[in-house]
Amino acid sequence: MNPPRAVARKPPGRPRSSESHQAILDTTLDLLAERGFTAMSVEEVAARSGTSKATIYRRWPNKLHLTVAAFERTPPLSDVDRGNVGKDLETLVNRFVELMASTPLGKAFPSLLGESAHNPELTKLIVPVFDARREPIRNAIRRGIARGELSTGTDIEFVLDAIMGPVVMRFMLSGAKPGKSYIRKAVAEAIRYHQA
Amino acid sequence: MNPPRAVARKPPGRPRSSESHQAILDTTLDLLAERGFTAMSVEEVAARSGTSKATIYRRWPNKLHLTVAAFERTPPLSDVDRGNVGKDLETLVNRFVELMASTPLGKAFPSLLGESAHNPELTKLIVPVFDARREPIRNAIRRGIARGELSTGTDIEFVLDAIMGPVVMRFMLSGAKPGKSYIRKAVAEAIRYHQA
Amino acid sequence: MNPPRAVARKPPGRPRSSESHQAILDTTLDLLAERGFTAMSVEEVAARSGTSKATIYRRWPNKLHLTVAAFERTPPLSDVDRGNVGKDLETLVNRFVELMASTPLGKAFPSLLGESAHNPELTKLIVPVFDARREPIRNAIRRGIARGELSTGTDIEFVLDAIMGPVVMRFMLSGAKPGKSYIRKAVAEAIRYHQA
Amino acid sequence: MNPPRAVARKPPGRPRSSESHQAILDTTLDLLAERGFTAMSVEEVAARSGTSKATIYRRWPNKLHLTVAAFERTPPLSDVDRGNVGKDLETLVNRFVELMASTPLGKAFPSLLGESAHNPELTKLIVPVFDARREPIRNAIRRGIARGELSTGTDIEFVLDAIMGPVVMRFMLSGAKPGKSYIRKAVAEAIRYHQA
DNA sequence: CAGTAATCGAGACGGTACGTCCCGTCTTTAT
DNA sequence: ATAAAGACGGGACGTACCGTCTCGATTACTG
Repeated sequence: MNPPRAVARKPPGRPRSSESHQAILDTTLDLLAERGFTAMSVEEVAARSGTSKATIYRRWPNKLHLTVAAFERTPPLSDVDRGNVGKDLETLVNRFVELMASTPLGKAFPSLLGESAHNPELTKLIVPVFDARREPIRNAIRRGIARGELSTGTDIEFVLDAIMGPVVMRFMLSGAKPGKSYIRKAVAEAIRYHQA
Repeated sequence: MNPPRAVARKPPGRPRSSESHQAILDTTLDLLAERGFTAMSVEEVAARSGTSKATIYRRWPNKLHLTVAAFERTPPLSDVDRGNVGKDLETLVNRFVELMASTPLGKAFPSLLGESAHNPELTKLIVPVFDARREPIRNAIRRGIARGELSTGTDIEFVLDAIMGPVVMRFMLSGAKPGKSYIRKAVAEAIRYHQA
Repeated sequence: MNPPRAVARKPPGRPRSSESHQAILDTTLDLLAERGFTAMSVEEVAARSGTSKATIYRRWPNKLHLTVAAFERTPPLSDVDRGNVGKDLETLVNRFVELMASTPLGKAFPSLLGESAHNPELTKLIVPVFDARREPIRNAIRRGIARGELSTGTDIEFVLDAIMGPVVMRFMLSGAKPGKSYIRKAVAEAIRYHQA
Repeated sequence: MNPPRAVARKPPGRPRSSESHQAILDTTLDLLAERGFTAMSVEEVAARSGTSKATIYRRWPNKLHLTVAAFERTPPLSDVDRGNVGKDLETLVNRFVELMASTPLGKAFPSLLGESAHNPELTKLIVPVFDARREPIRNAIRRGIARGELSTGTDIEFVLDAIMGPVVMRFMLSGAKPGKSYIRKAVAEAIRYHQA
């Protein structure tokens, strides 16, 4: 009749402050966008968030992990389903681009990607985070197949790359968000061949 | 009575050593690939190239410019023309990917791209360098149009993005070079719609 | 109708653990001797004594007071009276030196003295503690005067300094205990002039 | 006809700045006296001396060595020879005490002595420095023997201890300089037994 | 014998200094 | 004038403690 023994009991000691936690991550994301990974300093994160270096380093082993954790908090895309693959994808990609341009994500992502080229550990951390952000687009493609708009044999990952590759590349190289017509074209091109 | 003014007069004093120049850039590229922009230090470049910091800073104003200068030395693609757009593009992209994987370019490029997100000055420096490396691909598309393999209205830049976007993105996210079949698919997809 | 006011009423709540108290002070003295005041950490005292920082700071306001409290627990000299000033003093000083060499006192004392040079508060705390440890020597001198071995006008404090000064100084500078012959000489010299 | 090859040629590179060197040591000694070893910070030394932490740590491996180096710069006693051991010693000890009280030496010395109790390496560094400061007193004793004021068999080191022990001990325990009459007594007592 | 209250251990908190490393500049002698 | 060598001021890194605080759990006494 005892309640099922919880898998993880509350650990002893003073619990970590979630206010500090939030403040640190928010500040990190802001500074990351403002200055980039290299120019951002953990010292400034501590000062600006009203916490301390000790509190930061208790949670994350170094600047890189802190940055990834902050990056994870960037808002995700929500699913869009208006019954038409093309329209849905276009809307999603526009929103994604908007997100990149208007939140720290746009500047933080290239910074992290650059670091990850020499740091397999970081790659492992960052890829799932980025991948999760593309999930709603993947879903839209899946629904397109389910509805019969796209052929059954459609390679979902490839279509995803065909849409996101050009868009992200252009964003990263120019620093500016690709226009709506560019996005429309990218989506159209990517799905045209697979349309039933 | 003076000799006719030369277009470029030889400056007085000891001339700059071109051996040092080469050694510095080679070492920079190696270290950039080994460690990435952030972890690479100018001090180590000087030590490993057998030169000195003063010699480096006399030539380039800072670490960033040094890095870009080194990056510029990565070998370019040479044109490929076997009379078939698809084959040519496939060959070129395979060579490009091979270059990324086997030279420092593959690791240096994401590093620089990451820095450039917060540094417009770097963006201006790096974009033409990267763009030049895609020129042979652009040429192949142009020849395809000239030969009538692709329609006259083909948007060259867009086709370029459609091919390179997925390939580069995949390379940067995974760190591994995309397979030949992936490249074949990417090229096929990018040009299919424009084929006459 | 209240019960007669007790001199010290027992306070409510859980009483302080005297085991912890002892363990903390013992550990402090050990660590003080092992590492010195600066290198010793309250955190380690807590860990090694099986208590916690809160328990320590509830009893002593800071590291300095804790240290002094621990220092106070060093064993005192006991009086020696065999009827001969010279013999008594020699015995006492030998025991004192033995105490310095074999207990944490020898290493803790210089540490505290060093801190006290810049901390008048600590000086006030530490001087009586050290002074108390010299009391049996003072007593032996007093008895010498009472017995007529030393002249009536003997300046007790000065004789004390004349014996202890060289011995302690030598101990502190060398880190090793002065030999028995050195001590014999110091005692002889200090009292010779005052002998009746 | 070449000049004899110097044992140590001038090393390559920019020579270390002696201005910085001086400024660092002066500032260290000031801060050491003001705050003591523990409370003094290398960061503040750098700031106040107008130099940088790097410049300090290039010269000394850590705070302790820096402190000892600063300590070495305390002014030495100069010899005093007016033809009378007693008078000479009295003058010297008075000057020594004056030096302790009016320069950082008085507060720096206990601090270092305290640290050295747990640090044999520091002991080795500090003992010769302190010993050198007692050399003029040793000289005065030697001259007293030479002049026949003190007996030939006088143990110089012991007389030195008998004078300095009480004086230094009293200074360190009280923090105040011993009075002139105390010094006169200490000197008289120390040499009386050895007077010819 | 339940309620109250101060203790306990654990460990997080903001803060400060440590010693290290690198940046971009400067100063020296040698070519 | 350039080269190698290496010191310079500046500033961030990640670590270690200080003295304070906040938890849940314990241990007495009080009503």
